[in-house]
Amino acid sequence: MTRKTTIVATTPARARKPAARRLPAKTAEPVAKEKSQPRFAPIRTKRVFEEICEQVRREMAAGSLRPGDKLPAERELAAKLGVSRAAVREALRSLEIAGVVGLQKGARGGAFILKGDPDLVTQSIRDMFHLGRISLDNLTEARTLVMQLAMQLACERIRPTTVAALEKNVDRLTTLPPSGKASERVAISAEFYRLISQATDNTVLQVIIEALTDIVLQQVEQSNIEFFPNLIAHRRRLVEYIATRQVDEAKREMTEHLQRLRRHLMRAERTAAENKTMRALAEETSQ
Amino acid sequence: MTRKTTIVATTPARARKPAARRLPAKTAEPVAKEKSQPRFAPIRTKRVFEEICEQVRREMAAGSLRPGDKLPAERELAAKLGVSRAAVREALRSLEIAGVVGLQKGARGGAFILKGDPDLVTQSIRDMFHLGRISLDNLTEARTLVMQLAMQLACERIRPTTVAALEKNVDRLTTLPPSGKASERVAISAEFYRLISQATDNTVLQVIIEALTDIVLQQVEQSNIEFFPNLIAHRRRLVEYIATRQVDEAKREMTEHLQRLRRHLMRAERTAAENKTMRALAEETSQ
DNA sequence: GTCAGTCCAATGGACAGACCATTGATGCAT
DNA sequence: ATGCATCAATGGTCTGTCCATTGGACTGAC
Repeated sequence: MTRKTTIVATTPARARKPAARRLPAKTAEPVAKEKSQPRFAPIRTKRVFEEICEQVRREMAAGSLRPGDKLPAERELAAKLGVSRAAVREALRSLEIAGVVGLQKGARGGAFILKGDPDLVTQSIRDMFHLGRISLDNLTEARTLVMQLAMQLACERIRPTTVAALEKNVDRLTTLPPSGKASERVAISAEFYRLISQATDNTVLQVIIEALTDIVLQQVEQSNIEFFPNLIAHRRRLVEYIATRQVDEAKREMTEHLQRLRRHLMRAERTAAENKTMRALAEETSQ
Repeated sequence: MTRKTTIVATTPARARKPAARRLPAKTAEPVAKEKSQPRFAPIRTKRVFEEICEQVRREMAAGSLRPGDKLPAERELAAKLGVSRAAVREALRSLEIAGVVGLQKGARGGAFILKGDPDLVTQSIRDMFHLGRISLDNLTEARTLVMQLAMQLACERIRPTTVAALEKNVDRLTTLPPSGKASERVAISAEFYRLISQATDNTVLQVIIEALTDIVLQQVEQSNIEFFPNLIAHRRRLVEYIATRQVDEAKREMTEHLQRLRRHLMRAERTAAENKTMRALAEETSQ
């Protein structure tokens, strides 16, 4: 096992200088109390696991840790770094949540470097949305705008196989019973936008589009929005415009649709808020 | 303290049914080549801390946990959920990394619900970039395109105070000695783009722009790129265009600049790769 | 009464040691 | 060879302990 990618490199003990502290005493560096200094440093005592994460990320950015590599075992890592296993576990947990490493049990198990997880962007934006930092209005607007970029690139870079996949996707929509579950329609739509994002041939845009689409479609699913009767016609036109590389028409078609959806969602949000207020009032009077 | 927001969890023993939920399995890479069986078990035994995270997120999405609320203390939570404190800690660590909760020490400390953390999007994309899932070419292209959107909105929505801030920012750039540290120039540039992103009045675009800008500027800083002699003139023109709401000129000015930067960075990446190859060859011959 | 200082309990941060379940390799018996 | 039992490595979890920090309660001097 080519163990050259250990966190601190060099096998025995961590004779390296950089992180040569933190071993005997936990007090770290109580630098405070310097009254005479005009410039107060933001002391910010770093937690142990954060430092471990940084080391991993450093080696990652430097290229010495690459996808597929395996980190030392938890116990070994803890010994090398001179920290407890719990601290190592919290660091690994953090990296795992970040999609940087994957943990596997059993013999020959361990922490393996992954390639990152696009879903994390989605999750982060979704959290901000649910916690009220991002408004539905901003979200749908951004999606409309970004999809304009996507149409631009897609028209330039679309390939026949992707066109075929798009057409097949629209066909699937037609075979769906109009009274079918919303979740199925939403899944097909998600696939549709995913195909378009892939056509842009730009992974960054793909990630962004997937995030915004996922969140918006989740709202669509929850808002009991009615099935757009002309959705299929819209999709067919869109695919046609892309296939024939009519950029302006494609942009316009997409924008009109997304703006219509945006208005629908905003209306649904308003009525939902009203219902909530109603319920709150009813609850109040009942007390 | 109105402790109504407890994590649910009927008192002891987590005899809860083993999950049931969990969408079509996520990471789930450990699945091996099941050739014969079309669909079988994506079961993936859930870990304790994951269930705790889900409970918190559920209450969050349902609105019963809102920013500012405080979760029970670690020990209390552990007792209520019938798990060890270590498991609770890992769950809180996970949520903290996700920017959902913040931990505070001391009396009256605890885990507080936050509003989400925009930096997480940056971190996720940065990880994917460093791990090779995103190319520098894609990154710079996406940034160029997204900034076009930003110029559009900024020209429509810019306010006098922001114009003033932008002008002040450019002034700061002029007062910087040309031989100054790259990190300072980069910091000022980051502020410049941050101001523009704020002018769009769309938090989603703000988050995206901040992420892409941070990552690209970090590359600029590391690539020892020379100071663009006409950078200041470019910035002044840009601010002027925005202030006078000349959308097309603003877009063009921004795009030209970013494309120039893009070519610079791509060149730097190539030479860096060559150097790396050279070093590798030298190392090889030395053995 | 007010203010300063002290003390204390609550809380997160970290550590140590242990046990269990899973997993893949190893070796033995067939 | 093949199949099965065993074993060691590893992550997952638990229990228990100690420390540093923090804010409030308490105390005492003025």
